[in-house]
Amino acid sequence: MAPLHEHSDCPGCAAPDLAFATHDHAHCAADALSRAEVVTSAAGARLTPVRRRVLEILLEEHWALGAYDVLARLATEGFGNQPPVAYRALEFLVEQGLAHRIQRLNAFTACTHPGEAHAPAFLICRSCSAVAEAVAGPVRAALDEAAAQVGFSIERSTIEALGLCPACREATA
Amino acid sequence: MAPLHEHSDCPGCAAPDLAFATHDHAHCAADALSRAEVVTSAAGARLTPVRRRVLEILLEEHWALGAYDVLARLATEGFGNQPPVAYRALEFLVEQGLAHRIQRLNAFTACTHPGEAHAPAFLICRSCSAVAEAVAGPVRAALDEAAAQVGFSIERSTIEALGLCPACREATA
DNA sequence: GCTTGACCTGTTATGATATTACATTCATAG
DNA sequence: CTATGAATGTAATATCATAACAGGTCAAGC
Ligand SMILES: [Zn+2]
Ligand SMILES: [Zn+2]
Ligand SMILES: [Zn+2]
Ligand SMILES: [Zn+2]
Repeated sequence: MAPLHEHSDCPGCAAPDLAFATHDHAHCAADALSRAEVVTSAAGARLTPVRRRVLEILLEEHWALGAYDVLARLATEGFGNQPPVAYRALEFLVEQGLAHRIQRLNAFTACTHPGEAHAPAFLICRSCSAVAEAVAGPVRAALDEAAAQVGFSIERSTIEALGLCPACREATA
Repeated sequence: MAPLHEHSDCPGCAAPDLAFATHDHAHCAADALSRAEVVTSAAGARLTPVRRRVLEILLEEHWALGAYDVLARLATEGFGNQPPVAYRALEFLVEQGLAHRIQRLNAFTACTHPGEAHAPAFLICRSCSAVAEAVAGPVRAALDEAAAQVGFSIERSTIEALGLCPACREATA
């Protein structure tokens, strides 16, 4: 399947540090949403109103939202106001690879490059709360190697780093 | 400072896959406890009865215990039975590097090589629940490299993998 | 030996996160 | 249409974590 548009046309769109760089975020979010349509229909899944709305909410900013934050937004918009409403939609998005759970924050963030297979690593700024998906290939390879040495087979991995993003680092210095 | 004993004398004592291998666990636990005494006194901290007991409880098995599991044990032994009792002791042990928090499990596990500086990676068996500390140097290096590429400075990292340990993998096959 | 102050422990109360169970609605295939 | 499975809504509850304060322990300094 062809990409939805030429990424060479939108510098930064596929950059690994997208969340930390100034960029055309309206485009970034719209693109993620279109990709989500493709991904879900290709999987025979349904991007229903709640699910779509939750994804839109996550896509508003490059940071992570707690399930109850999402729920509060949904509730004011006429959707259900009980926890399972948010948790179920979030679980769906995670399963489809459209969102990720950040374990350290007990929160969720929209995937910045859905549709592309990836075992992500996250960089979390403790100052501005931005969350970026880093290039995780080499990290994951090193982890696989360490696991293989002791005969352990990895099925899922959690790789998260807390620290300062370039902008906040600059501001602090 | 000299090590408490010669590790060359106890094969497996410092092995990275300690938790997945059959080993002299009584020795393993006793060793960790002695090291804990050294580490805390060197830091000018006090390994009080509750703290020591919590560490002993964590050292009983190579898996992770929730704060409330630890609390239940403490309560039957005459210590306080309210959550802060367990959380405070666990927090102390984590600060001293004597225990680690496993984010995926909301649980805690005793450190298998306290006193040695290390940014750990954990291998968690989804079948038998064993938790091992893997050799994390190369993984951490790859993560640092990925972060550096986008100007992010890492302060703390969480590296955890879920999968099957050698024994459970064998059993399943 | 007393006082003082830092640290540790215990307890109450509450907050934050997550799931189970069941009723209802909706989309779609036959 | 109607049967079927998927999705949603809701109530109730389970699980994980912290704030705030009171009392106790202990060692340094007078
Ligand atoms: Zn963006
Ligand atoms: Zn920042
Ligand atoms: Zn052991
Ligand atoms: Zn196992």
